[in-house]
Amino acid sequence: MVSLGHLNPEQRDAVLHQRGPLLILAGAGSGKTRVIVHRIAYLLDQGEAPQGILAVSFTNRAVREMEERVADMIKDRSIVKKLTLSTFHSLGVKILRKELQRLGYPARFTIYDPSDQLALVRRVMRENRIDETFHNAKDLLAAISQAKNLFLDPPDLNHNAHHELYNNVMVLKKTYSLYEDGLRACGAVDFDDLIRLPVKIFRAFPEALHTWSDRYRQIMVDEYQDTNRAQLLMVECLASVHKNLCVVGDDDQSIYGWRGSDVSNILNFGDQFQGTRVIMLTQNYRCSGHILTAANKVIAQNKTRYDKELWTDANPGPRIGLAVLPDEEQEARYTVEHLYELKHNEKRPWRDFAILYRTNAQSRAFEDALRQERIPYKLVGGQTFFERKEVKDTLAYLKVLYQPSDEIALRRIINYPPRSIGTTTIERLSETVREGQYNSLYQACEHVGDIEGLGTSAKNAVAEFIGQIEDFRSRVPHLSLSALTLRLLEEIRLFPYMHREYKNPNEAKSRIDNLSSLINAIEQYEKRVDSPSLDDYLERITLDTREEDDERETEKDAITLITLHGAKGLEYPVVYLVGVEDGFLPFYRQGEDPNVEEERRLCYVGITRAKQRLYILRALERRRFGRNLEREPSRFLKDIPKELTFFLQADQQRKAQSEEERDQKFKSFFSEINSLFSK
DNA sequence: TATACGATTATTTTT
DNA sequence: TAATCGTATA
Repeated sequence: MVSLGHLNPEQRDAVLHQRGPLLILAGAGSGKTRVIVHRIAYLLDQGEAPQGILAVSFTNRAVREMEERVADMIKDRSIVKKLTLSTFHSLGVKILRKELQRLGYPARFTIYDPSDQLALVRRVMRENRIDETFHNAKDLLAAISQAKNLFLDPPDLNHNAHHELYNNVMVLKKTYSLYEDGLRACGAVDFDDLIRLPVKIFRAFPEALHTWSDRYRQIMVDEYQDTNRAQLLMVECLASVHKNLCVVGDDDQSIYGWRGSDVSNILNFGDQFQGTRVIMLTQNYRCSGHILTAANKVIAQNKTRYDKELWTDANPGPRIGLAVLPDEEQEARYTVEHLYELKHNEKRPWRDFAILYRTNAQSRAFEDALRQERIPYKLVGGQTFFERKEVKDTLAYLKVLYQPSDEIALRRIINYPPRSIGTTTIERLSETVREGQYNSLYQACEHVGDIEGLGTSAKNAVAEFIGQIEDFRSRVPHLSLSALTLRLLEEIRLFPYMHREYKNPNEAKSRIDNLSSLINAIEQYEKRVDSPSLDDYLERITLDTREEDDERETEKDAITLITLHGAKGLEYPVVYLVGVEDGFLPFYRQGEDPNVEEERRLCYVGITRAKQRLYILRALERRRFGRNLEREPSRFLKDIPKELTFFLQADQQRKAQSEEERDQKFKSFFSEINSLFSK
């Protein structure tokens, strides 16, 4: 039996709610995961079948946490395994693996990450004479992504309604539809499709809709404030039979507006789902009093929000420390010094500390300072392992083995390492595809002998390449994934080429090291998973960037460097909020208006990550593109009442004093010892 | 076709 | 500043 004794009355109400739509407004640190987990356990207690329970969140991390905590409560592993606890995107994959063929896609599909997407946009633009000097591929891709999130197809776009997406709607329409054709031809879907295509299938095929929506009798959605239109539609579809939809979120923590998430989903939930019950969780169990008060004061300035205020019966705790440093380097050094001292004074492990910033670029100065002091840190986000060139190249080979029609991957490797297949050859081959002679670039390569206008040496090079790939394709079923990858790298002689390619031998070495880590990671994956396979692995690494290369890394005691966005849902005893300057927080660039309310929510998220101690730092000057920029304090700082804060730098002087005192004590201690010995 | 160098341009946040 | 891109040259 699940015990509900240690839940507060609101939490208990939320857990006990059984049928119909439920909106849980869960403030920061109000125990929302706890409610979800208890609710799952309670539903199981009430006899709900585990297969009928679906809980969706945004990040893999949140899903893992849910899994672990559910597993702690429900001892029976076989039951836990039958639950569907998933991110939106992996749920999308799960649906598409079963249903995508209905839309005329091949049975196999790969998932394009943003860099693959951009490569594809660039290619279709080039092939269709859309001038890249007038139309920026990144902007177009962003607009396409927004359109997909809004569940709009190319024909739905019109100048009047969708001008904000992109200034030239005709060009957007054209590029979007070419991009779609391109994806289809490659046998690929992008991240946004993982949400959008299931909805399209549900709308076009009622029997598919029925299968999936009948399956999930109880649905829970975490971080509902971050859902976009397509996600709302997906949830609506899945809940359409049983209508037991429980969403949990906090409008004050909606920070993904730029990615199409729509706060009105949570603000209007009650209107969209008839008979909604609303429960507010306002008791905060995370932050000490001063920190929570500061957070409340900051967020209260926002106009569009549910009026609510978090409270706590925790002690006020220490006040919030403020510091102003001359530049980013000193900001970093000061932070590290302060942190080091605090660790020793309070005997804290490194993992108690986190440094939070607005942009990934800011991490650099802190990394340098931490490395200098040999303090272990872990950098969350930024360029991940799997985004590194050499890793992407290797994975592109694997992708081609799995899905030869993946033209983006094929183009990436067809002449890497160089094997005398130049642009002219590739363009000639690709022309035959556009003329309709072949279905894919790979197929054209296979028939290279029949193609006119190519020299014999080019033909031989292509034929030899195809021979190699086909050879490996035939070996896929017989070799383990890691062995296959290793053999492949040897066969194409990548390492010797890299030694030549990178003049700096250290760079070559570190890149080759990365590839050996990749092999390691694959081996670990093979050990960890029940039935490892090429397609499953490719799916995991695109969907879960935290599929670590070395698991021991994640276990070690280290401080965390993380963006404010990345930190949502996390908490740390000691938080340093750095770069709290206008331009970073709120973020804006010259000539652009900041989205002040969303940026304020981000600031709120930052403050509420801190459990015991919070420090807010800023610099007066910052180097940007090689020139110095004067920085003003964040406008959000003035909303934090003075009496909750103190200046750290006064502390610095005291510290100098106390060091002197310590020196004195040490000396007298020493002389005592000496005198003992001399006796 | 490969390479090397100068020019150019980008820095928000992420599944 | 640093990384990426495009062009010139061998």
